[in-house]
Amino acid sequence: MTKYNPKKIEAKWQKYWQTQKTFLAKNGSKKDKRYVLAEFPYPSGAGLHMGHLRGYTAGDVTSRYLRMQGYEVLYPMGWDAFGLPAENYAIKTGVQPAISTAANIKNAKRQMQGWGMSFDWSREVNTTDPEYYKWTQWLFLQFFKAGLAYEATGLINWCPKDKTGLANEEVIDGKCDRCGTVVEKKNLRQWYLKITAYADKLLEGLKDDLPEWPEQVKLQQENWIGKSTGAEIIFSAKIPKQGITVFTTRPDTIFGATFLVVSPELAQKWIAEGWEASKQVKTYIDRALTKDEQDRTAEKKDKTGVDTGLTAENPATKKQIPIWVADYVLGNYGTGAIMAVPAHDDRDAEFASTFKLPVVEVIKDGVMVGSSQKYNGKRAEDVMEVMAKDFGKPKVHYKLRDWVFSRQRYWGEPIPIIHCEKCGIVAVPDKDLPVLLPKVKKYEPTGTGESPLAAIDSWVNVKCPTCKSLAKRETNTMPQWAGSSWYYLRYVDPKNKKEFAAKDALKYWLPVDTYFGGMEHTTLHLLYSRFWNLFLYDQKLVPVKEPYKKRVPHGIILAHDGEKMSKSKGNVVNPDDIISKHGADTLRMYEMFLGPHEAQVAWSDQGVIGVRRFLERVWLMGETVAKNNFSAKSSKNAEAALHKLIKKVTEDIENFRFNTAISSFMQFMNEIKDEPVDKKLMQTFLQVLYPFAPHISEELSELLGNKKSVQQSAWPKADLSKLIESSVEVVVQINGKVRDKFSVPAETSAKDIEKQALSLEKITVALAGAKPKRVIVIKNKLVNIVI
RNA sequence: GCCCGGAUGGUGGAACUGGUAUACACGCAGCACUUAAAAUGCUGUGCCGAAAGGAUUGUGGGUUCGACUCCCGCUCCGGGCACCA
Repeated sequence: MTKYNPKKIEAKWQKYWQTQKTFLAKNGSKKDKRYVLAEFPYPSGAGLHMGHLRGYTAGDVTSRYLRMQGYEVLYPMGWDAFGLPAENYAIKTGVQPAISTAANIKNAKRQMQGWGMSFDWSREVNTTDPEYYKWTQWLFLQFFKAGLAYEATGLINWCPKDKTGLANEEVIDGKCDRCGTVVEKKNLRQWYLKITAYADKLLEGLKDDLPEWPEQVKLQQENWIGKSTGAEIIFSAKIPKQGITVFTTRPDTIFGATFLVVSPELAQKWIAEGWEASKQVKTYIDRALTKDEQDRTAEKKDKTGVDTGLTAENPATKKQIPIWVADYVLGNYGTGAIMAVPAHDDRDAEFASTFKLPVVEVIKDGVMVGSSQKYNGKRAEDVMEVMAKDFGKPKVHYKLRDWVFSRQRYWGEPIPIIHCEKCGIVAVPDKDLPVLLPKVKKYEPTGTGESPLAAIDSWVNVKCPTCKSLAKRETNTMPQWAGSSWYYLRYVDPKNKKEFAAKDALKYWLPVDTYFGGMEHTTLHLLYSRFWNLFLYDQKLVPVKEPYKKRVPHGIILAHDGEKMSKSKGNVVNPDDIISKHGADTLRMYEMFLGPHEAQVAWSDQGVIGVRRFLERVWLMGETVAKNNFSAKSSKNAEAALHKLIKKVTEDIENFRFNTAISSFMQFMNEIKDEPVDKKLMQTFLQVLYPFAPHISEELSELLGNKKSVQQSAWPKADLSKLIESSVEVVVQINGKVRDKFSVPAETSAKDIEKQALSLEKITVALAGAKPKRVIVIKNKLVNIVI
């Protein structure tokens, strides 16, 4: 007998898979396809962590299983390598991002191979490779040509530490998603992608096209898009002459609109247009506009505002009502102005009570009152639409904002645009793509709102592709989300030089069947890539509307103390350490065993041991069976245990319940401990174990005399006839409480079961001669006696 | 504040469409092996109780022959959104 030596056998099989090209996915295969995807990582200097492993193992189990089910399976991997850490590292050390990134990729790839991931490495992509970002730039230009990429100056989120603009989605709790610094507002020229043009399509997709997505994920995207249906209503006024347009979701309350409130931003615009506001008003506006997000949040409880002295006419009551400025009205949502209905809106109520403004009730118990004859007495929800039309026009607004798509940093895809004084904004012609990211000496962000690229004259100054006169390159780069917005498309045809992917390859592989990833990307990457795909679908560049048929999110892995793993807390568990101690099969299985895939779970060093012990026992059994020369046949019990296992594991993989699959393996081992097991049964067991612990399965399968990889074999089918038991245990309850149990042949009639149950000694004693009120018998299961 | 999700032994967690609560694992205790320890194997292990027995799935109610599971109220925890009109 030899010792279970994971280090040795894992290296052996990893090499075998590589040289045998076991996991190569064929384009144009005659088989049915399955496209399994796990979010590709940012290759950081610290290496990959336990969280990465969780998603990749889930994808790996699924992929290996599906291959055995006879599918052509694509399970690819790559690198989302543009981003700030590499650049910040360059600032600190002077090492070029391209160089540190390459080193990090090498390390991450080493880790993944050590985990025994069945990726098709021939399709590896890297977002920082010019051959890749050439197409990121090309796709950007498709947005530009369709009018969906535009340049504008406006107030954007600005991270003062990273010195770059941020998209709305990247601001979490008023802080920068990357570094946690409080975000400021800055007025800057930026590139935007018009994701708002796809707000409705993104919503419709959630409703109609993604039945296999978790409700939670869909809901989160839905809330982020934030559709509100209502009306825009004009209140006529002397100042401003054009009147004031407000957006409301409750046009039915217009008779209760006793004043208007406008945002400081809008009021400032009026001043710019010639309104002579009082000193008090100007001071308030100035103060409000310089407050950062945090101040505004902090002051949320106490409403502030100031009377403009202006009035407007309520189109329903025809009364002149005052106009106030207050920062609880947002400049960037709706029209920047609201009609305040203090009787039916909490915020307006609070404002009205603070400033002693009139309150008029117009709905009582859902019925219209105090409005005009036409509406009074009717139910509010019934007149909503009519009133929207009577006083304004129906209108829809979204919380979703256009995607700020430019970053003032170095390590990203250059935006392929040229600014020409004569021709304006010109796209770089396809033949000049990619616009290569030049090497620079200094990576420091300028902080002025320009990227470090702006300092390289030789790169910035170009000829206009249209008129050939002197022009300048766009110096902003794309955000880190650009490359990942379409990477799943590139995997299907990663080496194509003529197009981002060939049509037939797209048609064969798309959509992604199962997409594993973190919950934290729901309103970032996951939303962005749906947007790109919907757009490309409209452009007839991709064959499917939605890119990901099924989304399987996983929870994060916490440290043993229940805290998030972080360097500063010193509670990080490095997968490399676990591998060198226990091997990949143990680590993989333990990660799957930790708990439900979507749940947050805490790592436990001691828990790993349980899986290691299990694999030691598998090893011992495998070796024993392999070296057993006389041919003992497996017992009936062992056969039954095996087929129960096949059934359970198959169901669990299909439903991503990996944790219960692992426990059923352990249960199986306990059940067959003292049973004779033959080679055939052992081999079938190894096939079922293979997706989870592929190395040990391959090694033992070879010991049993098999020449081919387990991956080549077909997934075993559960023989249900082996599971039928000849006798069953029946539970006897009195008033729902278990009192006794007895055994009967399966399928014994209800009458007989009842008779037997009532004659049990414990039962007759408990009944003490009393007649049962009622007896409920469930065949093959239980008897409940009601007294 | 609003919207989701959750609460089961010392710990991580099982429990199919309502039908034996605590599978599997960790930990712990005892035993075997060992000069000893580790490793391994075996046995036991939710709680109270010596036992018979009793109460028990955050909490209070309800439906039911029967509730971890369904319904209503409350408490706590996690996640998302947050003055979005």
